[in-house]
Amino acid sequence: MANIRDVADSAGVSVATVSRTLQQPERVSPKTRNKVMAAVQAVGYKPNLMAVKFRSGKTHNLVVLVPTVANVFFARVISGMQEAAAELGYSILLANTLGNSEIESHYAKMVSTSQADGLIQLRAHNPFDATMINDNGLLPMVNACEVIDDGQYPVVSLDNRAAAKAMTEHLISLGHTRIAMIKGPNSSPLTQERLVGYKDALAQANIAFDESLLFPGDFTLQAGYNAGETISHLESRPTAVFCENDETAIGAMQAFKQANLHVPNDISVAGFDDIAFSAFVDPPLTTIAQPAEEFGRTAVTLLVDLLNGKVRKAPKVIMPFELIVRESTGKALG
Amino acid sequence: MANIRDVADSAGVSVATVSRTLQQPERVSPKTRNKVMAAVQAVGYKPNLMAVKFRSGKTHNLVVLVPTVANVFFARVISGMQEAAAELGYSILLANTLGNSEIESHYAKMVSTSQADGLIQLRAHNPFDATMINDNGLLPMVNACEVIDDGQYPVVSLDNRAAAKAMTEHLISLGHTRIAMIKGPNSSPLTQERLVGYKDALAQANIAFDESLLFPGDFTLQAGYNAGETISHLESRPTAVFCENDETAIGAMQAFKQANLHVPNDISVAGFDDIAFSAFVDPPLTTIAQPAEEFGRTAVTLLVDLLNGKVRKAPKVIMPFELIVRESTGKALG
DNA sequence: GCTTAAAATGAAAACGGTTACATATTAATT
DNA sequence: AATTAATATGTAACCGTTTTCATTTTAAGC
Repeated sequence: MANIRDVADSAGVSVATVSRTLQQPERVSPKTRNKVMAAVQAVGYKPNLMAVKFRSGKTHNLVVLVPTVANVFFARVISGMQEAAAELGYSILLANTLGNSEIESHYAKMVSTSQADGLIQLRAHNPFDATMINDNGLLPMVNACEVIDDGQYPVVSLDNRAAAKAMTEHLISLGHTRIAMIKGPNSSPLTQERLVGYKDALAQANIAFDESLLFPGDFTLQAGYNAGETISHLESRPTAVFCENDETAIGAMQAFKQANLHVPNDISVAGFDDIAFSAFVDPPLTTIAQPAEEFGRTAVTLLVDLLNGKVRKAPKVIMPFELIVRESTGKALG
Repeated sequence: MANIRDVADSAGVSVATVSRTLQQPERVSPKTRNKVMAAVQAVGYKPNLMAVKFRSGKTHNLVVLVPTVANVFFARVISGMQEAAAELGYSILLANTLGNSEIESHYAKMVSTSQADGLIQLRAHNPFDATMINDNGLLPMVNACEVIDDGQYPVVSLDNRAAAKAMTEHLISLGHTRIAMIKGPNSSPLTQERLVGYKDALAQANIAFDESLLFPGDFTLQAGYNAGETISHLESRPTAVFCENDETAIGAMQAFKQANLHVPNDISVAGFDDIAFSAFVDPPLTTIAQPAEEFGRTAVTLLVDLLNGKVRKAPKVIMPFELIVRESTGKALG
């Protein structure tokens, strides 16, 4: 494999000149620039980027920790990240952690071991153990989507409370008063925030909060189905169900159908995230849309600013949401 | 940031001894081993892996090119890869290419620029341009799932032809003779192979192949919906539709429902991949299951063997499939 | 206890670039 | 044409490891 010295010899210049030609072409005369470029071609030179990154101390790699890439919402966030990263000259190293803390720390350590410059988390766990903390006691990290906001790190998040409130208000405006909620995992801050928003809307409409209308879930289709089955057989059935994500809602709808309940006539169903499937289920799902790609772009931009010292205090960016009304929610007929 | 020299000084040994203690502990006496370990703790040493990888020439990184991580099938493949990679001491660098050839080559170049040891493709494009080819004219690469089998590279794939034949036979056994097919993108080898399998089954049953029953698609929900709409309004409607993936099938089913066609009474629908959603749509989808995680594990194992020179000729691994019969396919009533 | 082989350690040269600094070349100014 | 400033290039140190080779220490054999 040809190295920079081979190029220098072939071009009849010093290695420094070759390096400069490649890194800062304007600092080299057009004549030698051409000579060097020709030599690069001639010897088939490809820089050893491992050496470059090692020497320069900048890897231009960003680690992204995502609980599961199979989540369609996350996939959109990742696309946005990749777009922004490419523009800024960074590569994304995507870690599909599956909630496995071994995988998480394996990838997170890439920062403390100089393999990546910074880290973005699309999850709520925190903080990392000491082995991955920088000298200054902090990690160059941005938290996105799921946020434990301890004020230490920049965050980009949705106003989950307001969004959940908006959805609940929508259901209330349709005449529903018994509104069930199928939750996400309790460990998720999202779940807590959305629950508060749900309660906000109830309180505002003077509807008493009923603990028995809360059902556990974990963001999967199966969990939605299970909760839906339970709800179907309730003696005093709610007339609407607000699910904390679309997968859960789709699972629940399936359970309702199998119990011969019509959505939305017998029961309204609302989701959260607006994944692609939601427009193609029967009936199409009412949900909350989040600007997923923009989440990703913003997180990357924030992290790069942080790395360049262009950020004073850990900023907090709140992304907008949108209520998408489709056909899974309708007037309360009970 | 403490480096290996700091550790050496603190332990009162040479840097060589520190390096050996960390890399091959058995080559160092227990006494000094303890001294060194203590020093590592004392100074808070974390090896600069960029330097390690640069010097050793082995990155232990594997690049994985995936068209879109949002595809649930790919997500499962990736999980399997990560599992196998972790066991073998490798990291996966996941590239969500979105079919964008700039992103593709950006990540593929990580191999020729010494940032990764090898490459796995979950797509069909090939070959890469000369700038990323090794000295020996080949790239340390494994093709998985979608395969252009030119015999140069190891492949791990499904017998798509046999699987498509099996599904078509299933439909024929239910009495269907007018079976439509909603295809994937023509550029995909998968599509060609599955089409052949479909024709195989028709020929075997002495059913004439009818070109007009082929509908274009691109593996998305929307494409399935569009094709489904077209099919709904056909004067001479087929009684069954075989879709080349589950997303397409789910999109098509939605179109059928909106046209007041009952699945499977009016029209049977079959998919391919067995994604999680398929069990939770109405009706649950008949499909072909692939051992996705095993795909990933196999691809990684194959690549690592290749890197270690443990592989003679480019091997070809065919994974098994399974026909999953659910409720979206039924007897032909036409 | 002496010789010899084996094991442990250290000194220093890589690995392939970047970059500070010194020097040579060219252009600008008078 | 001489002086000075600006630009272009070269020399060599350096980044943090690994690894070869030489040297020292320990263990083994008699």
